[in-house]
Amino acid sequence: MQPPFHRLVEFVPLSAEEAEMARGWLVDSRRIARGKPIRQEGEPVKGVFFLLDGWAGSSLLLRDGRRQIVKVHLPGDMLGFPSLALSHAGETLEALTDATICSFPNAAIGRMFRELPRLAMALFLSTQKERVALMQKLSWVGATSAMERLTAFLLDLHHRLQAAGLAQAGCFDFPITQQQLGELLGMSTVHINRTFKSLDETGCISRGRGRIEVLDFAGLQRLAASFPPDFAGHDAWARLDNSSRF
Amino acid sequence: MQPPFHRLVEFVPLSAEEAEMARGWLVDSRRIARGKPIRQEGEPVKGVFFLLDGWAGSSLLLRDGRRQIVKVHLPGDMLGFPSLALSHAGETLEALTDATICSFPNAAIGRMFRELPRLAMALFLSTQKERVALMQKLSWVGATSAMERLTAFLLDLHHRLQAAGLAQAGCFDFPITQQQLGELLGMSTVHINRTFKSLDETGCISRGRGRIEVLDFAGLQRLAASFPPDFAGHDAWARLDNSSRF
DNA sequence: CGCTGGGTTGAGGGGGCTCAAAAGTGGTGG
DNA sequence: CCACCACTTTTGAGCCCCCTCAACCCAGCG
Repeated sequence: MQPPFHRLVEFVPLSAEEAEMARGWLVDSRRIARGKPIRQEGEPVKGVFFLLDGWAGSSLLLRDGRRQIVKVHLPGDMLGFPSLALSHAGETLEALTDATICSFPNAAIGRMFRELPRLAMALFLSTQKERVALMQKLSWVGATSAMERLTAFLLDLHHRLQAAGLAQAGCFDFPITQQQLGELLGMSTVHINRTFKSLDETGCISRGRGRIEVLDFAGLQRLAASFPPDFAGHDAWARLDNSSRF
Repeated sequence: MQPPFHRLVEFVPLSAEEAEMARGWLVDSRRIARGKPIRQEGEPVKGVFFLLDGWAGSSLLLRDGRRQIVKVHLPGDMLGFPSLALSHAGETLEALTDATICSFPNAAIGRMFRELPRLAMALFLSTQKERVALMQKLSWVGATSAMERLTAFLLDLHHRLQAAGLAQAGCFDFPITQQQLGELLGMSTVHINRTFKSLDETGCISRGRGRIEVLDFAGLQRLAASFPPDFAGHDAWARLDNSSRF
């Protein structure tokens, strides 16, 4: 299988040497069972992770045990970058399905910045894009209703799954529980269920045993409150690479 | 006045050459009046900004006009980095008070990655820390009550103001309106007001014409739901710089 | 077949919203 | 110095979205 580099080459086309290097990272991968932690909040930060297969989630814990899932990660995503600036992880990484990851030690990041600036820049831009996505998520949770949140999430998810080649004709696996969905969107399990049911009844989507099919994209988009999120940035490197003076 | 580089040198001590370079960026600064936009959502991304003085906010707009303020920026913060991966800005930057900024064109970023990898790394880590802060904010908005959100925000704000040298003995300027606070924390103006009043009545803080004084830190912390956010990462560069093999 | 995790549904209550208006506050010009 | 204005803060009343608690159902599995 082709390793899922679509997130990495999005901004900077990889040279032969860089591609070689990137493939070298994947040598030792690790399987994680569904529900098992990859790295817990508070553990020392020894590196970051690359999700090769399966879904993962990053989450924060509150004092009283409530939990906020911050992001659902799909194959090709990098996990754990935010904690790179911390000595001990600020987020819990957890496999939402059986998953395959490989690790990427701290020192490799430093070395990349010194020796492969183009690749470092690609990674940098990729994490900035994550930040935009996170900002959008915050705006869903902070300023929209349950139905708007759910539809916005489904549209975004479909978009990302498609980019990873994991959705065909609006149809994709949906392996997370409604409880997890609640923790992700900041609502109770019960209300997730009701909202999901009522969305189902609009005819815009159809649900069935761990899969979802989008039947009416335009309808979904009308239900969501946020703009279509995409000001694509594929020319980012070109804009940043021109050698004008400081 | 010493330029506010505290956010930059947090991870990587600047060499003489780098410090020189950094000072060079500040040559042409621009004043922005309170309430005026620095860059609107959708405008072409020509660079990022460095906030020298005053408060700024970054926000997202929804279709129906609702707005989510994603972050309040203080002197020393970098603005607009998330949009660097996009051709057109995904966030609106706006002066919350009269502010002074200076600009930092795209090409300068590219050049920094090629020629000053240590500085690039410092910036990279700094933006990752922003991401952690954003994740924490999401967890406030998604999983906590109005009172918890407000107190968590005030504690975080005080922490950051202190780092910038803008708070003494728990006392600091607080120049934003309750409407803006509502858009920031995902609640209505009216409910911000009631919550603020009731917080005032606990005796933990005291408010007065654009200033706030924290009277009881322990009490505030008890009211907030999140852990003290800090796994400081000042040794980040050391962890990333050691020259072990890939 | 019983057990367990997840999905579904009902009833009731409360936190936060909307609408509306009054009471500061500061800025501006006469 | 005062009158007026726009903006902000404060307060009240009513209601609704979403939460909690509590069943019940369903499918998969040992």
